[in-house]
Amino acid sequence: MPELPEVETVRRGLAPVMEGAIIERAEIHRPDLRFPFPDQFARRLQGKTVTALSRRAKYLLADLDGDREGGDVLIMHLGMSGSFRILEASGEGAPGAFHHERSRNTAHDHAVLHVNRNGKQAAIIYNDPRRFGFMDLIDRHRLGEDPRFASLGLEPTGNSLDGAAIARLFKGKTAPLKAALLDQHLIAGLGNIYVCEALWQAGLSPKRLAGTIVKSDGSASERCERLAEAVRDVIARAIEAGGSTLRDHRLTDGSLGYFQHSFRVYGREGEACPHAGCGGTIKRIVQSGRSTFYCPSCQR
DNA sequence: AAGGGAGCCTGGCGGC
DNA sequence: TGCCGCCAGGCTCCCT
Repeated sequence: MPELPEVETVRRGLAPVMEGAIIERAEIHRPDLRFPFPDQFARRLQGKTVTALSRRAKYLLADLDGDREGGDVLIMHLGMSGSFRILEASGEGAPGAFHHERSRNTAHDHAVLHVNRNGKQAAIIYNDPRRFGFMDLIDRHRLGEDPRFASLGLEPTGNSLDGAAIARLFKGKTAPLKAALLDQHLIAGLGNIYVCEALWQAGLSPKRLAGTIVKSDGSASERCERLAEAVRDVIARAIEAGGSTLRDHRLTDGSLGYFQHSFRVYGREGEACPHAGCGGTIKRIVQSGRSTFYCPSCQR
């Protein structure tokens, strides 16, 4: 599923059952996803308490308590098709008795965390057909030096992403705006959909070279301001909507996000540009191997 | 050294 | 109906 808004939605869904919960048992059904599960994965999780569940870019981070100061962090990435669902133990019956799941594809359930929070049991199940996702376990103190996180760019949430930041990041860049916005080392968390949407909202062509929206003295142009504003707005609205649901991906409680109904260009090749009075037609092109949807008439 | 393309996987869809 | 090619929300590696 997952760009930043979807991952944030997953985090919010998992937090109530995970934060403060003890992991009574963990199981994996295969040795690897995109990468091998770390050594002793299940054993290292067993008995640990999740002290906090946070997100950085498209990564979910579960802080675990530990014998030594700090403890480990469970890193989870959903790749292209990863999802979590929560099975809560039924009130009646023996402890650990779970509601029967309606028919559903469990063939790609690759990892399960059996948790207990204040006496309430739940199973947190990770499903990932394409297995582009992964999990890892590292010492919390080493998170900052970890290559996956050390070079990660700005979060597009909050106020840090403004015109000046865009100008600083894009100055001199000869990659197209589409590629620059997808680059996790510059801004972290955007993916194919939200980049298309933000560029449309900002009225900027995905093909325009990133450096060309920066003033020659390196300061922010009006285009930088517009882009920063559009990115923040699209991401904020998508989070509010519970992310986007494509295909049959579900949120942790089985419900659907609904931001996909707000797509203005993504997946809308051949349709009229929704900008009032534009009159253009949405076009699909391929940039660095990925689909780009945009309006050639109002995105310049 | 930055930027482009291939590759990693499975599943769903449209076309023939 | 069946098969085939194409496409998919990410990221890393390798090549230029």
